[in-house]
Amino acid sequence: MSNQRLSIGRVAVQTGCNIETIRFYEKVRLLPVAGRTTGGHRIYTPEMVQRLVFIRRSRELGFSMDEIRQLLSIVDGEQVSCERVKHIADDHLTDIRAKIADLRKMQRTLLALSSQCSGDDVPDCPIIEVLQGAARG
Amino acid sequence: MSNQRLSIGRVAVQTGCNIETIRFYEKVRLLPVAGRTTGGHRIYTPEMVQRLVFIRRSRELGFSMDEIRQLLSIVDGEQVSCERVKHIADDHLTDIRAKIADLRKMQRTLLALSSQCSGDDVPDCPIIEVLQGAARG
DNA sequence: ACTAATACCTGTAGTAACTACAGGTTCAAG
DNA sequence: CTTGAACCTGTAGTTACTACAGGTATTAGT
Repeated sequence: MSNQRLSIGRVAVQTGCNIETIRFYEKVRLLPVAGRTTGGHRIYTPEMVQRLVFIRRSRELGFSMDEIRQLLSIVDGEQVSCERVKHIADDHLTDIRAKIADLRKMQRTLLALSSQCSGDDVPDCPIIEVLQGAARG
Repeated sequence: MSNQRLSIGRVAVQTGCNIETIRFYEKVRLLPVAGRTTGGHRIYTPEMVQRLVFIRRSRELGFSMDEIRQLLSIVDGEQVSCERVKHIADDHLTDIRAKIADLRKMQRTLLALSSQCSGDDVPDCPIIEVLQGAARG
């Protein structure tokens, strides 16, 4: 099945990545260097496309390029270690939880401030006052 | 009260910003160009320190530099418009909500995957399978 | 007054994960 | 065989900083 040869443009459409991103992933070695036509255009096999899908899905789950590199090295290895994969995923979940907590804290503070703010075109604004150093609410 | 003159190092300690960040804010015009000693060292007035605190608090609430610039221009204007401030804050709240929603979606998916993953040192890993394109579970 | 340590200066480059060109070449269709 | 779309490389821009390198100013102590 590997004899299908796709141009970068078709791969971009198939995967939903854009062309620059595909070239970028090659440059930073998330993707192997693609084959070429005699004229120098990249050609992709279905395996490459699958690898790109893997990268894209991982990004959608918020994995960093570095984490993806680790996941790919596991996939590329002799055998997949569920243990190591789970470890990366669980670390990432911890990060996500921390980010959500930070955002919720911001959200609570801002909601409190915004609710105190009349929104009229008046000079005194509780939001500004807090930012300028008044006691926290 | 403006005759206190602080070095950048003292300002950094007082505000919890680091020195490079303070210089960076000057460079990108969030802070006005600071006064100088004859030797060229920056000197800060309490007003400058307050402005820096404003910036730092805004950053802690997740406002972008661009949003902070808008907030500062309101503060610097003839009169503070509560309406405009509330608008910026409410837009920012919308962003925060969207980010939280994205993160929660990632979290749900990853939790589902991770719970299916034994974590043993076995070759088959449901996380990898999903990333590689298997049907979602 | 002199010295040494510390603080400060400018300017550049690096981070993450792309995106957006500019200026040129190749491919595919008619 | 021509034209237009697709592709190529390489560089610079984005956000919000941080981390130097290599040099100068200030301050504390004697």
